[in-house]
Parts: sequence; structure tokens; C-alpha cells
Amino acid sequence: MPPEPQSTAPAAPAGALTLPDIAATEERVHNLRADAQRNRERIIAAAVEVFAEHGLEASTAEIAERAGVGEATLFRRFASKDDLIMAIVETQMDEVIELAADCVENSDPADGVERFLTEMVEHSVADRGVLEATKDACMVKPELQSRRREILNLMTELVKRGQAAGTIRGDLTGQDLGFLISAGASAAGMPFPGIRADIWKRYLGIILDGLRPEGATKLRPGPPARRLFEDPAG
Amino acid sequence: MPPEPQSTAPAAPAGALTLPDIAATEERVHNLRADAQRNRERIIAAAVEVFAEHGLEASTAEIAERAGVGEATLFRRFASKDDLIMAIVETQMDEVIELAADCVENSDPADGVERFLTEMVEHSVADRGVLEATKDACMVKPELQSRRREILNLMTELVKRGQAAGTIRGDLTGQDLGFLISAGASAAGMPFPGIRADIWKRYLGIILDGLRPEGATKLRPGPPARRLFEDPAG
DNA sequence: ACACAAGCGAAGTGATCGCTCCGTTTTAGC
DNA sequence: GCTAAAACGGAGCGATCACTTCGCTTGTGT
Repeated sequence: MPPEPQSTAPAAPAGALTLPDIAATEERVHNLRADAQRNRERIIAAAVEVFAEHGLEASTAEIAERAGVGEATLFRRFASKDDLIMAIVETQMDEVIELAADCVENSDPADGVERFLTEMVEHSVADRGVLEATKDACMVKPELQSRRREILNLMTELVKRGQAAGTIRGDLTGQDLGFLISAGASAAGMPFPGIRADIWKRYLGIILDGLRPEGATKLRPGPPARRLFEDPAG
Repeated sequence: MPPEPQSTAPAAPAGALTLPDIAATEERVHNLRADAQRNRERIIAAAVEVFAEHGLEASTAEIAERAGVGEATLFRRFASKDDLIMAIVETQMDEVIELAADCVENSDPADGVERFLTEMVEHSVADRGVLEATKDACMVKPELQSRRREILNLMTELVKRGQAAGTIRGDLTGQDLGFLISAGASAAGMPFPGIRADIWKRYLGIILDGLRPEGATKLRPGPPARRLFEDPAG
């Protein structure tokens, strides 16, 4: 099956999920027998937990066990482990869209960027899976392109509002925020057993200080091109 | 075998390699037959290359193949894959010590921290292996404790000189630099195919701006304790 | 030159992974 | 309630991993 099956409907934006795709998926899920539906939800819930604890290399056996189903059932609902990850990632990206939109609409423009980065890093630190999935899936899979674009637009808006308010340096772009989230979350990868769980706030604090116009020096190289986010494969 | 075998010599600093340990290792290596010695060096060189390209999950089969030896030969020279990694990590930590010492001695105190961070991130970005080994080995293995302590002392000295020169914010500590290297290198983990290889300089630039005293705001929480680095297990 | 310990690699071992086969059980429409 | 389709899970498959065995080869001290 091609990743982007052509429909007879008028052309959708390249890389976006077409309406028939979405409808087909929804219908498939809702036509499941009651037990199958219940197991599907249990599998997703278990996978979110297990991936958060052990990262994406957690085994499908462990996920199935925690969900209380056989491994075969997992693969009956999701064609592959990657498919399961994608199902989770899609809902998580939708949550990011919600958060970013809320930062744009309901935050003081002076601290929208700070709030967005802080909440994103906090989520990433608490969930190993979301951090790894960002690299393996969110940024590159063509079927997530429309969500990526939406997130990028909202991040760009956040940065522009911060710049207008005078709290964000002028040479920052929306594309930069993804890298800064990754940088802020990297402290969580450090393997010190007794370290306090919120140590990431210290290093995000340094990054946030680096985003203010006051001490800013010229950044080289310039920001990555927008199209790297929108269409990484092309 | 206990990780820190007791010797009859006077007590060495806890966690340091004792002199008998080092002597035994050296002797073992130099008593190898000529072909074995040559193969040992080939294996290390191949492993450095392969780990740099594919990270630590690269297979021992690939390393042996690139070294032009059988897999059994690899395991005759190194008791386990982990042992091979440790041999590499030790020499790489010695290089870090050299770099840090050179930054302390030969750099203008005003930019010692900047030079150290820049060169460390540059190495980390070019070598996936060193990045992963930092988390898996450098920071936690007891037998690397003396090297860790030495690096920490040099980083602390670099920070203090920068603060005396007025280019580094007063609330930074030597312990922070390890986290900042990881943060600066995290941009390299982003999976965009066409991105310029030196994009890390942009985000390290932001971090460096955040290290200056000018725009600094209060950092919460405070720095991690020194002993987390010196003796993470204890 | 020779004897023999040391070194060698092809072929295996057991563990684990993602994934599937197939006989049994459960649900849903009539 | 009955039946056919749908869903189930244990048991197994092939691939891959770190690591070992074993019969042959090679360097080295005498």
C-alpha cells in the first residue's frame, strides 16, 4: 500500500492526511467489536506507559503483557510496532498543537515562548518515548507533515509576538524552538541516580536567558530553512 | 571479580586505578605476540570509526569485519563489548583532560569556557559513539572516577577564571558544563537530512549568550552537587 | 630448524526481538 | 439460542545480537 493513496477528491495539500484517509481510519476503528475496541485502547494506554519508562526500544511483549492481551492481538490492531508508535505520536502532536495554540491565544506575548518551551521540555523529560519519537518519527514521517506545518506556524507566531513585545531576540525563528526543546531536555539524559528531577529547569533557564535581546551576540549559522521541517524527505 | 580489587600497596584515592592495576594492564598488552598486538590496535581503530558512525549499538561483527579479523579475536582481546568501549572511553577522557588543561593554561580566561564548550560539542557532534558513551559509561563507571574528578576540577577552574574575567555569570559551576555540552550537542540528534553540519554552532551560540553575566536571571534549581560527578553510584 | 604455546576464524549457542500461524473462544445479528 | 464471523492467545519463525568452541595456523624461544 502506498503511503499516500490517491483519492478521487480534489487535491489535498501534499503530505496532508486526506479526508478519505481520516474517514477510513475512524470507520475502521469504530467498526471493531466491543472487545477489540477495548483491547485497542488498553494497548495504547500500556504502550504510552511503557515507552515513557523504557523508551521506544521497549518490547512489544512487555506492552502486550501490561495491556493484559496476547502479543498477536497487538499486531492485529496495529500492523507493526511502528504503526503503534505512529498512532501514539499523532495524538501527542495534536496535544502539542493545542498547547502552542493556547500559548499564542492566552499567554502574554512577552512570555509565550518561555511558557511553550517550559511545558514542552517538562513533557519531554517525563517521557523518554516522546523524546525518541520526536527524532524517529515526528520530524521526518511524511504522514505527519500537516501537523508539523501547523506546529511550525504556531511556533513562528509565538516568536514573532515575543519579538514584538521585546522579550525575544530578533534573530530567533520558529524553526529554532524545536532544537531548543531538544537542548533543554538533554539534561534528562544524564544518568546521575540521585539528581533532582527538575534539574532541567536550570539549563532551560540558561537557554531562556540566551534568548533575550539584552546580551545577544550574532548567531552563526542562520536558522535552518522552513522547508526542512515541512518536507524533510524531499 | 570485584570492581576495585584490593592491593597490598598503600591506599590509593578511592576509585582511582591503583598502580598495580595499571602495571598489570600495560604488561598484559605488551606481552602480546606481534600479530595479536597489531590486531588489538586494528580492532580499537575500527571500533572508534564504527561507533562514531552508528553509535554504541553497532555490532561486534561489523567492528571485527572492518578491523579485518574474526569476531573471536575481538573477544580474545576484550572480555566483552563493554570492555572494548571502556578501553576507547578511557583514551577519549584523557583527551578531554588534555583539552581542558590546555584551555586553563593557554586560553584567555575571558574565553576559556567558550573554547572548551565549543571544542567539546564539536567532537560530540562528529562522533555518535562519544555522545552515547558519555551517558552509558563516562559519568557512571566507578573505574573512571579519577578521570571524572580531574575533568571536573579543570572545568571548575575554567568557570572561576571566566567569572574573574567578568565574561561568565556568577552562578555557574564546573558541574554545569557537562550538561551544557550535552545540550549543545543535542542539535546533532535532529534527523533532518539536508541540514548544515554546523547548525550546532547556532544553538551553542544561544547557550553561550545565556552564560554571560549581562542578561542573567536567577537560576532555579541550583547546580547539582559535586559528589554526583565524583561518585554517582554511591 | 623445530616444538609448542599463542593466536586465529568459521561455525555454533542461547537469548531476545518483531512478527505470524492456527486451533479455540467470544461477540453480534437473527 | 444459534451460528457465522470476528477476535483471541500460546507457540513458533526467522533474524540478529553478544559471546564461545574447536580444529587449524603462525610467531617465537631455543
